Amino acid sequence: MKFASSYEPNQYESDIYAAWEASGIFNPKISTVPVDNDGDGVDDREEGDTGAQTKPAASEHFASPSESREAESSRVPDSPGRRPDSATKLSPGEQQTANERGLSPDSDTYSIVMPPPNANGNLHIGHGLTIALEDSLARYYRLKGKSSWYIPGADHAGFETWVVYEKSLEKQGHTRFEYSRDDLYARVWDFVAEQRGNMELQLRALGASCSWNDLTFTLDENVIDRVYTTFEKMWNDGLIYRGEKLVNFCPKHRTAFADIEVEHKDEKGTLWDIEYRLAEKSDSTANECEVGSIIVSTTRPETLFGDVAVAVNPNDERYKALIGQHVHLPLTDKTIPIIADEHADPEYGTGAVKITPAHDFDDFEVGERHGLLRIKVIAEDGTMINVPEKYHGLTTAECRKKVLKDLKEQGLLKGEHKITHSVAHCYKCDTVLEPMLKKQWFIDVEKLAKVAIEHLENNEIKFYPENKQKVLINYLKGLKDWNISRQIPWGIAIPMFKKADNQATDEPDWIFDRRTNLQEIEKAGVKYVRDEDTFDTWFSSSHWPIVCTDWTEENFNPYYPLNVMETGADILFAWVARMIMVGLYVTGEVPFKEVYLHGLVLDAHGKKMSKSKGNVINPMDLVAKYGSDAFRLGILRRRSAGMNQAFSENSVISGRNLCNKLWNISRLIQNMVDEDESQSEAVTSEHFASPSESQGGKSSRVPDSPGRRPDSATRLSLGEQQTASDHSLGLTPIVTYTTLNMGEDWICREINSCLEQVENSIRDYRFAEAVEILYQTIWDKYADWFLESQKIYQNTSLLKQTLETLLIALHPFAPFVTEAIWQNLSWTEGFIATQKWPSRLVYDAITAEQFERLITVVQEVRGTLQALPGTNNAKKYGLMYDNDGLIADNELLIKTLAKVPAINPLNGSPRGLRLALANHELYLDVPEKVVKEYKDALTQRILSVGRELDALNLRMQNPNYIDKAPAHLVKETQDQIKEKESLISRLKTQLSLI
RNA sequence: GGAUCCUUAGCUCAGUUGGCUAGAGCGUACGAUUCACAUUCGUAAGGUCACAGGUUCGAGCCCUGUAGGAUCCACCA
Repeated sequence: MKFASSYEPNQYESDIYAAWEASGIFNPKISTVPVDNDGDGVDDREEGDTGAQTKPAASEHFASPSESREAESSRVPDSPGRRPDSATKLSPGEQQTANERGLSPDSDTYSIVMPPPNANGNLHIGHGLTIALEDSLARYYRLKGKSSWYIPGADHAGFETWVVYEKSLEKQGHTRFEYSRDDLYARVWDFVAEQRGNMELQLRALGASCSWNDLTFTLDENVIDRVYTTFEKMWNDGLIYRGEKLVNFCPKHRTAFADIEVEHKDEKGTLWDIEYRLAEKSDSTANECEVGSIIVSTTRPETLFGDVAVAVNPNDERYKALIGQHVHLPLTDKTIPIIADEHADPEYGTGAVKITPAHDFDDFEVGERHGLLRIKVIAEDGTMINVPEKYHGLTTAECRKKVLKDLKEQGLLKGEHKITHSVAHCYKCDTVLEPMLKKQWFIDVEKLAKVAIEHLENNEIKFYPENKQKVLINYLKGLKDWNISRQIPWGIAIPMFKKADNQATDEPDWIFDRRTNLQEIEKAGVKYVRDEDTFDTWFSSSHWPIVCTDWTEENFNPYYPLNVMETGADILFAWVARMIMVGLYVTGEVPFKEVYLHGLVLDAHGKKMSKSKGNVINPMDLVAKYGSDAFRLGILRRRSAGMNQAFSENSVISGRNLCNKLWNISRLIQNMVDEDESQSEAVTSEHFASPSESQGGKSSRVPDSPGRRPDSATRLSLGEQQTASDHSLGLTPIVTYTTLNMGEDWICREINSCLEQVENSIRDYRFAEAVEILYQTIWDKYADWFLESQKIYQNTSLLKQTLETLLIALHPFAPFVTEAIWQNLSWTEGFIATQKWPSRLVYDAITAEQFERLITVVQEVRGTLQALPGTNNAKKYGLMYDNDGLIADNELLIKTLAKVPAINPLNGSPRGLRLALANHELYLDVPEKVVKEYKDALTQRILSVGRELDALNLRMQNPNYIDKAPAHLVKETQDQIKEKESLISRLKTQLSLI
């Protein structure tokens, strides 16, 4: 037997993934550029070109830097977007053409890009969620017949990787300062190449159906090219400027950050009061302010050497007279002015604040307003400069101690207050960031943000969750200029060159040039030296949809804009905002039509996962333990867009159980099919369903045999556009039913409803709901009722068709187990991954409804039996019915499902316990003694139904309800009242019998 | 200081423009056991939908306020 008694994911997953990958089914079926094979000037894709393959093979991505740089020139002549190795990767027979799959460009494409995981890292739980979400979409739309393109990526992760590399350098006793920038770049490249690969294997283990040949590495030549092109355009458009501004600077990593990368933390600190003595006696007319000094409040006494003024609020009566006077800067021989500025808050500290424009963001702005000097007193290594000899070279911490001590000795330290304030930290090493005056490249974001806001307000991008649209617009409205310079060697070099010193020419100081492989270039006889800095990785990442889809200026690209951008809600600003700005700037179009943001995956108690807490869950451990599908199902359940939500192993276990259930369902059906076939062969020589015919409509070919519905052959699927509701709108059912097989119509109805809900849920990105409805349909409906009923009367053709339908519907979420089953079933063909999304099934609505009633009867029998005193004997009781065709016709079914020993017509007057709920004349053959003991339960029930009835009557007594509520609801209420009334009367009759 | 979100069963969460008796999984209790599955089957208990008002024929859902929690942005000399 092919099916073992339980599903063991480890036995199947890697083989299945390898088979998928080898067959090329994850490649898109429509090319990104027009293909003109026969030279007639017409796009030939519809004529049967293979049309895939737009990128270099994955192995090319990690050519050494020198190789790839040399290769650059030879790459230019290639036609844009189309790589030279196209079509050679595939053997012709394997690839279905666009035409064969009935595709037309653009509307039949589906594109989604992977937020690139760190190339040399491991996947964490967030990646697990990302892949589960994205791959479900990619697979669903593939089944829906779209040319689905899930584009994988790998991130050079500039700063992250750099930190790891620098640590390893330190371990070997080296520092970055021993090497040139280009050396370091090459070294990190090798380091990454060595470490690389894990991440991609893990993506495969998670089942990501991405097109591996199209993997984009963030340092690929086409990425760098595109980034340079954008930068050049921005430079020419005047959007790039070099400015000396304060930036957040990590003294340990010696690099600047963008505002968004800074981590603010509330910390306890000290606010010191320091006396600055007036330089000259104040004018005698201002007697009231006849003070000899002004006391400033500061948390950073060591920066006082950089002070250029003391500011007070212009409305602060205490200091009004001092404005314009000068004070001695303590510990120096300088004097500085007292100025008036709104920045000084009279309520805070002493109301007087020292102004240090080179080391504080607010002070920088005050300095701008008043035209003050910027005196830099802290160097990039975090030591003091431009200070009196005794402080020179000290670290900021040492200097602070010494300054405080000296101030105290001079009697200038007037107070100390403990305060809480927020301090900027490096998000990687936690070092306190130093505001540092640096010359950097900035992007003037105003215009970019404005365009982005316009398109957002025009609702060109749909957000899930919705509110993020507003949040993003709000952010863009207050966006400050973007510092894109980083002092990290591992990244894309900034293509700007500075005129070498001592060259008095009219040439501009800075020029743009792509030749960043050179340290020095010459242009018009002038020497230029390359800027050592690299781009902020978010600047290159903001091109992601453009570079992944191979968008070009020249050709229409059916994959751009992307259908959806799926990523973490935490990088809405850092990434999504920037992709929109850059996308619009480069292509004129928004880069994606929809954005789905997922929240953080928290631990089982709703706490953030962190190494220090030790509550980190590794997705690969769960995959190894329970299987990839179990992990995916588990992480998708009970999760909605944008929310940080808890996750626990339990939900994965639940997913594993579903996989096993489905496996055993398939095992049972395969057994039934095998049995049926061996019987059939005895009766007829016809052999049904040759493999090539088996796709679609295979239910029609099963020969009749005793016990099977004679009409099974007519149960064909409807066309895709027809739904159950069309059916109820007057489509005549093809099938005439017999009550023996009512479960069949019922399950068809339930599956149709399931399909519809899954489709709607995926359309609205309600993944958890899609999984939930599948779970319930497969388990609670298909297995518990339909399959149980099929143990009595089998319709193998319907069993096959319904099983296939459910397998395909679950496939986007649980790709491996569904494929494993598909491969094991005797009658299926091809990969489930490339099947067609199932059509609706035809059923008879009346029969389906009758089966629903049978379920109610069975449930009531079971419930009543359990509630009876002495339950251990309960199974002995039989069931009696009076004058009831439904029960009579389904005796065997009810007997089996309800586990009662016998079902008989009631002879003579009613006796035993009457069942009330199902509105059938049904009696449990219970001795009078037991019935009496049950009396209390019955009384309770009458009371509770009575309460429900009262509530309904109250509603009907309200004339406003009848006037204003929709008619169908009023009628519904009336029907319910009737129903409750009759139920109560039945219950009362029952009670009176006792 | 600004913004956004959350508060529903013991736990974790659903609940789509307001409309049947507010649902699920896990957990709990009780029961089942010849065969597709103990990764099983059946039955049940468990909710003042944070609180207070308002709108409405009707509110978990809409509005106002309060309390508690989370996240982000800005600021904190």
